[in-house]
Amino acid sequence: MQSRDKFKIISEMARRRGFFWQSYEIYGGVSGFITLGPLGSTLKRKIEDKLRDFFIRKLGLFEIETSVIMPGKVLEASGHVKAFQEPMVECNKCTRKFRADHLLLEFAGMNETDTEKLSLQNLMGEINKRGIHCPECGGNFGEPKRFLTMFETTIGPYSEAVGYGRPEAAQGIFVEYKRIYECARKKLPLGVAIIGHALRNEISPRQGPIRLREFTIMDLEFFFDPEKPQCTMLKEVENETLRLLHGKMVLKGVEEPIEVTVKEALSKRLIATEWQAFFMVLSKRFLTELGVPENKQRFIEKQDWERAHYSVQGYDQQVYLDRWGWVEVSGHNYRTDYDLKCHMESSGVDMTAFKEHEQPIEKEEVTVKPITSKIGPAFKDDTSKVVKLLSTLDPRELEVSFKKQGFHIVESFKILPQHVKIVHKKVKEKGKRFIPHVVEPSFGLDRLFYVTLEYAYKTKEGRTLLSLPRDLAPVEIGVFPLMSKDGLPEKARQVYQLLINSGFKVEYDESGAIGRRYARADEVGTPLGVTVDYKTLEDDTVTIRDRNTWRQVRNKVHNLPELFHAYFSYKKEFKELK
RNA sequence: GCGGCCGUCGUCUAGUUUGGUUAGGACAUCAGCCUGCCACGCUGACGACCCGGGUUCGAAUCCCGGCGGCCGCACCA
Repeated sequence: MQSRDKFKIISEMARRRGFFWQSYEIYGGVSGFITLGPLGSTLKRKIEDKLRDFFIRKLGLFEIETSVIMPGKVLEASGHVKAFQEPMVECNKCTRKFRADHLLLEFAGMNETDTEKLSLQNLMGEINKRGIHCPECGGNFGEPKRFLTMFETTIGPYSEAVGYGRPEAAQGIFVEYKRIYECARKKLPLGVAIIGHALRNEISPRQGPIRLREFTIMDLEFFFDPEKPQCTMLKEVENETLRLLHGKMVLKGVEEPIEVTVKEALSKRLIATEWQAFFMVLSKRFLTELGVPENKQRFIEKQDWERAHYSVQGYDQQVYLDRWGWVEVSGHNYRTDYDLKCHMESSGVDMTAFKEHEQPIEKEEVTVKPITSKIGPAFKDDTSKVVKLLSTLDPRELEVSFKKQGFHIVESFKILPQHVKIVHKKVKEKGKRFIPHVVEPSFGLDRLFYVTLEYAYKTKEGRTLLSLPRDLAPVEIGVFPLMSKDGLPEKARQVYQLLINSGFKVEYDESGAIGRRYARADEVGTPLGVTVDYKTLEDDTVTIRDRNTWRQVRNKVHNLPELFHAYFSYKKEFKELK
């Protein structure tokens, strides 16, 4: 490990210039929490807005906002309460900790379905029974304990009602699905996103913005009809390539991803659903726009045992980082109908969708109607029981029995044809109900934020330069008087005000020499510098300086607002500003 | 959470071995001078021993605890 890698250099710069730092520093700091400074909060917000634009606005999807605290029920239903706690045992001799269930898997040849069913006490019992000792030192284990990695609280001060900090935003969408579906006028496919904080009480978060206990994510749940899984926008992406490491490659230890078109990936079933492939392409494009070259990105498939409890196929989008190598920035999971089904079962609320058949299907419906005036006298006290039994019978079976033997026996009762009326009715089935399936792209905003900084970090002639994409730069324009005398500062302040009034984020700086001010601006990634010099006083022109190339062009002050708007929306390049 | 190493101005660091002046430097920041386009120069200012306890006449330095960092183990759904 190098002593001064990019993470360290960027962290130092970030602290100094106000991008991010560890929270609660005055109390010694708490790991797993960071504070975004003045520049950082703006940069992150801009990344967030770009994500919004890319995945929500342009696709016509919905965004909602839900609370961070969730009642226990929700996360019990979703399976998180179970999945987010691990049974641990500690070796009495060497104090090393192990997953109790993993020990049984590894040393006792049990399988996962067996270990999942075991309570803490049973786990202990199994470990003792099978004579498992500490694999490191051979010592005995103490009592197993549960480690819950969700933040737990009670809702209401005197209440017993357990609540958890949400470990993902997604559940907010599933629990509100019914109403959103109505807002969408019951149309599928339907995409819903949440951008917000999530909490995970990580055992040992150590990597700055890469692993936090409180972090920002975007969960996008895309609901579709599993019988109509075709992506309506596939044409737009099908010839684009993805760098994939699919499951079999990973198992073989292959490091170099294959490059396949979306079309191929789908036809070879490397990606399970079209929509998932579509979102993967979008994610690749998005990271490219944040400044990460394609060869520093890849998608790696998760193995069965690595996937979250709700996922049947998952790819992680990874970006190569200087310090940690490949790091996940987004996850793409096929959650099927898992979540809606869980919440339907647990809440009892129907969240199925209805779809019409293209042609109504004609069906003959057979029902049994008990004739109580006949059943009553025949069965006396058992009448109500018989009526009940009749309602559970298959009418067709009853009919066959009558035809064959003239009666039907249920339990000990002999039903005769005169006891019931069998009605045949032709009904048109107009459609059917189903639970939508879900593909989910999920982004870690804090990681995107760090990745953007790391890929923007450059040095030029021994100076630091953040080549942030211009639409993400927290400060857009620096305004400088060449000298802080001779009326130049006054004129520069007028230019500053003009640009501020035109809606730009501008910084005025007259401290130190001009070169130093350029250097300061470069270090925080300010794309453009406007310098007021002696010529400005004569003809009202200023120089405009490009952060990346340090080139300059000249233009009239009154042209600046329009030119800059065009520049920041990528309609003009720097050269065209003259 | 465990083990090893570590924690000094905003940043990077000297000093800790062997307790003893006003804790030194560089960069950055601010003020002034200088300066006609890329961290110029000069003068000055501001600014630190992670927190708590202990040992001692005296602790940045030694001891204990806490917090935090790095590396390894485990965890990362």
